[in-house]
Formats: sequence, C-alpha cells, structure tokens
Amino acid sequence: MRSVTIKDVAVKAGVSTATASRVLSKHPSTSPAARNAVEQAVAELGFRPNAQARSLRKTTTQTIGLLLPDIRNPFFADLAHAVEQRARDFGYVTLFGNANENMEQQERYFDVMLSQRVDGLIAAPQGDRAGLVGILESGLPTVFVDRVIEGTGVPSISPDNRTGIRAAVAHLTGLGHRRIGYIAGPQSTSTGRERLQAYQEAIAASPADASPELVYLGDFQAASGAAGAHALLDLPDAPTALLAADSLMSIGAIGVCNERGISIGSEVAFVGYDDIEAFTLLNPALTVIAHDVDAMGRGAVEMLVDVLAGEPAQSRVLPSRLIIRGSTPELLEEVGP
Amino acid sequence: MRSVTIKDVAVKAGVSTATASRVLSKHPSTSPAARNAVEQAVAELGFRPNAQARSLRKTTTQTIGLLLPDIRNPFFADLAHAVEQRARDFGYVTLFGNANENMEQQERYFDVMLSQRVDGLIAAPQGDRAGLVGILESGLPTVFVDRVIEGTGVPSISPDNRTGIRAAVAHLTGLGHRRIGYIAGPQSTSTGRERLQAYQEAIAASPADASPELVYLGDFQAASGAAGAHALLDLPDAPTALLAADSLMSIGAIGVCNERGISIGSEVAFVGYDDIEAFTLLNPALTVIAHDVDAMGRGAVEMLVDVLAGEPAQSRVLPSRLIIRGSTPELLEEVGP
DNA sequence: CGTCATTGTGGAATCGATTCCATGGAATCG
DNA sequence: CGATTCCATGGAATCGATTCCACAATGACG
Repeated sequence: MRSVTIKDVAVKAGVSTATASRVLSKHPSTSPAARNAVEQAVAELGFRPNAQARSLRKTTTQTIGLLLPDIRNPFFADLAHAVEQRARDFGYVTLFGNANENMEQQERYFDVMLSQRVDGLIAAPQGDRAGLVGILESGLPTVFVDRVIEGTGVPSISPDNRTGIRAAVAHLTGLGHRRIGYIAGPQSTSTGRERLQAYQEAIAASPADASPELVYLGDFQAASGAAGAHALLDLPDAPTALLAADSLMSIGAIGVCNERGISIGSEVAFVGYDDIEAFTLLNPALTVIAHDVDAMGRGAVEMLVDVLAGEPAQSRVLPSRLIIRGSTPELLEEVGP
Repeated sequence: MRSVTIKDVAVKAGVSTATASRVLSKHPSTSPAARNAVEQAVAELGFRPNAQARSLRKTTTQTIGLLLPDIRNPFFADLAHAVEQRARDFGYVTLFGNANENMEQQERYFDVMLSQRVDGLIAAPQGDRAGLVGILESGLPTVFVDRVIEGTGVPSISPDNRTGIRAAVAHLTGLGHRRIGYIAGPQSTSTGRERLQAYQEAIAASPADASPELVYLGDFQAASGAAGAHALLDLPDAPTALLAADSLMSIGAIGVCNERGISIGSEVAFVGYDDIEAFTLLNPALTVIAHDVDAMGRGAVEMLVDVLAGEPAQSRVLPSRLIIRGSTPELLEEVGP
C-alpha cells in the first residue's frame, strides 16, 4: 500500500511539485487553472499529505503533548477532554501520555514528546526539578496544569489548594467536629503538599485536635484511600469526620465506610475532593471541594498558545469552592443514657 | 533552540553519520571504538533522534492511534488506560483522539491518524460503512474495540451485548417485574443496536410488558439518561424497574430518581451498565451488567499487533455477566388494603 | 515604447535520519 | 603465499513535503 505523494498529484495535474505544494498550502501566487487541476488530482488520488515529511521541513508539527498522571481519575479525564477540545480550536492535535502516577513512565513520555517534536507540552508533573531537567533544558514550551514544580520558571494554571481545604475544615469544626481524619495525597506532588499543609494550618488555627495520627499519607489512587480509611477508623479514638485529597481516594474511603457498615452522614461526616457526577448520586450526596476543571483545561491551552506566540504567560490560580451536601450534616446533640 | 542532529554527533565522535546511525540502531557491524565515541557524544550533546525524520525514511512510526467516543465515560477511560499500557509493552506510543460521540470529529481524527502515519489504529467507531471509507480504502491496519461496524472485514474485540441484557431481563422478571423501562443507546452504534434488540427479544420471550413506550432512545451521555428517566417515570403506568445501556446514562437516570425522591431498590429496581467503582458505593449498591475492560483493551492491542505482523486476526467476543447487588431486591408481596 | 514591478511557475536545495553501495584492510582458507 | 570472505566504514541516495531562487510572461507607468 504505497501511499500517494505530492509528486503523484503534481504529475496527474500536469504541474510541478512546487506548484502543487503552493496550491495545497493556499499560497496566494497560484493561478485558478493550477488550483483546479491540483484539487481535482488530490480528490481523485485521495492524496493525504505526509505529516512527517511536512514537519521535517517546517519546524512545527501542529501537535501538543498532554501528560497526565492517571486518565482513570475522573478529574483528569475531564481535564483531558477540556484540553483536547480547546487545542482543537487552535488547530492542534493532542498527543496524549498517561504517566500512571509513576516517575519512570513520566520520564519516558517526556522523551517521546521530545522525539515526536510536539510544538508544546501541557503536563501535570510529579517529583522535583531533577526529574524534569530533560524537558527544561530542551527549551520545549511547557505549561503546568493542576500540579506545579517550583523554581522551574514554567508558567502554570493550578487550583487554589488552600482555600478549599480551609473552608472544609472550618465547615467541619463549625459543625462541632474535633477529630478530623485527613487522607493526604503524595508529597511528591504540589497538590499533595499544599493540601496537607493547608489542612495542618487550618487545624492548628482551630479548636480541633492536631495530632499527627489523624493524617494518612496516600498516593491519589483508590486503594490508598481504602487503606487510609481503615487506618483512621481503627484508631482508638476514631475521627468523627474524614477528608480526602482527591476523588479516587474518596471513592476508596467511602467504599470502606460502606463495607464496615459505618453510615456516612450520621456516623461519620465526609468531605470528598473534586466534584464528579457520581458523588452527587450518593445517599447522602457528598460534600466536596470543587474546581472548574473545564476552565483549567481551556486555560492551559490558551496559556500554551500564548507561550508559543512568544508572549510572556502569567501563572494563574483558579478558585476552589466548598459544595455542601448531605454527607456533612448538623451534628445532633448527643443524648445521654 | 536548534536541536542536536545526528550530524553533530558524528562530527563530535569523529565518525560519519552512517556509522553514528549504525551505533544508535544497534547494527552489529560497529567497532567498540566507534560505539564508545558515539555514545559519549550522544550523552554530552543530549542528542534525541528526530522521530519525524526517522519515520520518513523507515516506513514505520512506532505509533498507534486510539480513537474513542468519549474519554469522560469511565468505561472508555479504563479502556484507554488498558490499551496504552499494553501498547507500551510492545514499544508503541499511543496517539489518542476523542471523537466526542460525534461523527464529524471522528472523521477529522481518522484524517489526523492517516496524516500522522500511525502504524495501526484501534477504534470504537460509530455510524456505518459510509463514514469509514477513508480509513478502509487507505489500508491502514485497524481493529475495532467495543463497537463494531458490520461488513467491513475489520477484526474486532467486543462485548457479548446480548447475554448481559438477557440475564438482566430474566433477573428482573424473575423478581416479578412486568414493566421494565429501558434507556437505550444510539442506534448508530453496534452496542446501542445489539443491546436494544436483546432487550426486545428478551422481553418478548418473557411474561413482561413489551409496549414500545417502555423504551427511551438516548445517546450514551448523562443528560439523555436523565431525560430518559423523566420520560419513563412520567408514564401513566410507570415502570417498576429501569435498565440503562451505559454507565453515563445510568448516572443521569439515578440522579433523576434521587431528585424525584424515588428510592432505588424499594420503589424502583435499577440495573446499570459497566461496573464502575462509584456504582458500588451507592446505597443500595447498583446491580450492573459488567465486562472485563482490561481484557478488552489488552486484547485489542494484541490483535492489532497480530494484524501488523501479517497474521490473520480472529474477531473475539468477550463475555458479559450480571453482578447482582442491592438495587434489584426481592419484590415484597403487595399487602392488600 | 522601454523600464520596472508583479505574478505564476519549475528546478533544486533542504529538513534529519536510514541504508545501499563501494572500498580498504584484516582474517581465513587451501 | 595468493585468493577469498568478512567487517567496519564513509559517501551519497533516499523518504515526502516545503521553500529559496531564478526566470518568463504580463501589466503598469512615465
């Protein structure tokens, strides 16, 4: 299946490859006659330009890379969708890589993106500068989304991790909770670190119990949410409220509560992370810390387009908000025996 | 940021580009001296081969395309993950496209995949042969996954849509349900068609009511699940059980039941589609028709690899099974007044 | 009516890697 | 020891599109 080249088109249209190329790229200096002949030849032969050859000659590929930690996380699935649709508006195709919350696969994909000569990269990175020297030195225009790595000078669009957590802690202490268990994200990510720090600060500034046993370090995947819920609920003085730092860990933790017959809402209050649709279906529905994923994805693409145009990009932080639902009800007065 | 080419490497190592290329591609005929010199030059210069140039000369790109209808559907997110990991095992990078349940975007991505000269394509297509002539005529090695288009000769790996639905209908009629509402998928997809047909056949062969008003035609997206639930529950003689043909429509429909204060399990039985984790968290947990997504994704890649090796591929159908949970309880005897 | 821009065109160079072909030197064999 | 194979190597062709450059034809203008 040797494919049709521009030479075949040129021969069929009775012009040179130069003219054929000019017609195809809508160069102004082409005669109507040549245009017709070439267009007809293209249609008849089913010619499809070879993107490899084109981008070898031009320096651009009309392709952007998108590197995400876990596509099965609904938050990132939504983000991928938003990025992809917006990139499309600008005529870019998205080359997608799934790092699987794994440093090694992340590096491998950085390599692939560089080899494929993507025009720019949108990444939700993990680790520190060390793992990114390859990308940083390459000069590949890059934007961080959701997660950030400090000291790299890479512009980013990320959620305000602190206010959401603060609002959640205030909400829970306002309801009377004093032991609030926290299932944290990995400290190799900025979101994991900032959220944990915000939790610790908010707890310290509140009447709630600040003992470290109330923090479980997870890895943003469902299994660790389950493990965290077990660990926290097994404490001699179990927390009366749980807070999880992402949606997958929330799912894992809620599963464990159900398994153990601990009723969310009445027996333990629960605040989840990310407003995924399934959380509204729970009974009671889940109180969550939510972000505008769509705005984040679109914003990342727009920022990258600015960088590609040589304009200086300003990092942005998007607000989070607390959506209060049934999983964090008013605490009932305890009735004495 | 002019990037480092193999010529720079060759000059630095004091050899020709031909020798440098041989070292890099591990050609046997290279001297240890040349190998060392080239490897050192590569490391010092941070050389990264240009994938465009390479695949222009070779005929292969080490890239496969993956075209899915909607990455926000957890079923397809899981599928994407499975495909991507398995492709990685074979040394392929996955170029991912999201058709957004939309024929136009699907065609656009077929175009992109052809231009990018992916070595092969895995697609969950929609529409009929007409929309695929481009791909079919191009001779691009293709495998269908989940969805199928008949009469194309393209090998496929798909779920057994019929037995799952049959089992669900049998389960519901066995519980005593006689009016079973069905929220169907779009008839432009094989899964939508086969599941609806299986529902109709199963209903016809059962004591249940076969009136067409019990079928609502959705489009595999959450909003249509919601609309379907409203329509069915608004019927003068509302169904006592609901069955939805995919996970997003299930989510939409469950949301509507909650909104209307109709308790799933006690007031209406519900069977969802696809075993996504969040469904196990519902109270009661959802009875679902489930597939082995991981096997489907891995199988698709393996099948494509076979096709690429020139071996004839055998289409496969993977079993579905009914997982019975709390949303379809024993019907209580109605107590007379 | 000559000069000068403008426009459409084709030939050939180019992008960066791979690979065919020819060559010189070393190793092997009768 | 001469003939032959084998190996490592460099020069040059190649993949398919774009684009620089040169040139001819046309039109505009003083």
